Amino acid sequence: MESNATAPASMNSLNTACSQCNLVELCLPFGMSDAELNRIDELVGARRKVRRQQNLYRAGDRFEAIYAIRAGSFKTDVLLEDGREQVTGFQMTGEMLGLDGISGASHTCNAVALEDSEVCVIAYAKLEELSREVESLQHQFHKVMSREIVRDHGVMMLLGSMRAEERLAAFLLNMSQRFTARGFSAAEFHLRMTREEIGSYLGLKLETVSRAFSRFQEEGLVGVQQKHIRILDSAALKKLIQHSHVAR
Amino acid sequence: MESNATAPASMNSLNTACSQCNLVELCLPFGMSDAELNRIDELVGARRKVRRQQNLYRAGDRFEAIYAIRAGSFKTDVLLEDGREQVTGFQMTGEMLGLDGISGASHTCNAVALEDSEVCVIAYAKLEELSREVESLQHQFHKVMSREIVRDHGVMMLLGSMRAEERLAAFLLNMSQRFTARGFSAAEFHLRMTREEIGSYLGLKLETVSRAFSRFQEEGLVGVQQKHIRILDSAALKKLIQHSHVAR
DNA sequence: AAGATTGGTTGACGTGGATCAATGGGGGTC
DNA sequence: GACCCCCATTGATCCACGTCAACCAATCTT
Repeated sequence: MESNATAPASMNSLNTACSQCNLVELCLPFGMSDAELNRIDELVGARRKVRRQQNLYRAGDRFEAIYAIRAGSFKTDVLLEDGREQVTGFQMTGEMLGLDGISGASHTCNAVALEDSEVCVIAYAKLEELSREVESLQHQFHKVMSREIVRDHGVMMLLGSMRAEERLAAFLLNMSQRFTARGFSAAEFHLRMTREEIGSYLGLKLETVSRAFSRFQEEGLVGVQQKHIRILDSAALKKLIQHSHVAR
Repeated sequence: MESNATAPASMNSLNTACSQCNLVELCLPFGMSDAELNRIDELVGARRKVRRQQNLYRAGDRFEAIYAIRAGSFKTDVLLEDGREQVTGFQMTGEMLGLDGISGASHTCNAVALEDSEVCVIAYAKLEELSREVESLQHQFHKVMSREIVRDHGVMMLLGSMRAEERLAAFLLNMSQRFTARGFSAAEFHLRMTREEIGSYLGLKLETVSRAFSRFQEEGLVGVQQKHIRILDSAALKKLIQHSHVAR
């Protein structure tokens, strides 16, 4: 499975260079000089493969590193004592995982791979050290954290004041936009998560998610075939979110 | 209104020294040497008073500074085009505002004072500069951002998988805990926000919030008199959150 | 390829919280 | 101190979504 057997260690460390990675502009968007990029190559100590359904980390695990997704996708969730799960986010290539851990000594949520995946391991101590020296890295890192806060506010808006179909529409448009940013089709994509996980994320039961999908299909807004989605009328989906008749 | 008229400028800048502020351990918790604290005094350029109902900043305002609350309290909210409001948080003394702005050029939410309040203005450029030099400040700042992310996940849990009474119980316990951290009574406090604002935060209508309060009162869990709250049985409130019969 | 397991769809019905509406109480203003 | 406006409470009714349940499709297992 791995090509490591044939590759010497030095080869491997060359592979982990951010400056050589085709995800740089997702991971560390714009504004880094070549000199800065070279410094940053020290950041990623190793890569780590995580198989589908396995945890990258769990709530309670000692916090030591954050992770950049190199391939694949993940969900993060928090669990209540009585077993209730809340999915707090879905992450795809180029996105960061583990920021929750910085606040304390350990992680506060679980990160689970939705498919066989690979992450870049960024030792947190190293990141703080380097970002004291490389201004653009510091700035970039702050932006990443802040963007996560803004994203969370959007989810609160979803959960707190939107109806089931609006939530699903917002979710689909968000996924579409993120696939686009990665060079995939905006109109056609494959969801890696189950209806139940979507439901948990959107604060709905899986049956409600399924029914909303069916209604969208009936109305010609999307084509749905299991996890394969085609956006047929994104304008209508956008409208759905904005002009809600309900004044909640 | 202001005592500025009688105080020379130097007096004023002395007042803004973090090292002299009795909120240091809330704002910049533990682990700073005196030398570090002295460097940090440069951080707060000015103070700003904000009257009840007035905005500290609005969504779309150019982002330049973050704010530490010196006195009073705030809410932050995001608005949808159709007028729907989602309160994303309530902030009290020692807590930070404006972190959402770092991700872009402008703020993404509104911050409104719930009572006459005062904030310390922290120029963001200055903060980045100083935190490159003062390691403990850098670390502290990262923790503050991460803590906000963790808090947001808690709110998602609330909104996504708890029932009305559980949400209110969680809200009350959270308020109680934060009042305690500020040296106030854990059992008796005054809410600065309306039922409608609580409802928006919790994803409920104001009537539902009011009814939940009444039910708690009937059952002897809390004493409610308008905005004045007495926690009578915090153990029961905690139980309510954990052992929910509903397996959502 | 048969069987088992997991995930998705659909229907019938129940309910928690929204909506609509009326009344009451505090706190601010003049 | 009288008025007003905002806020809170409470009741009656409605409905969006949850619950329970049956069935089907896809994928995995051997």
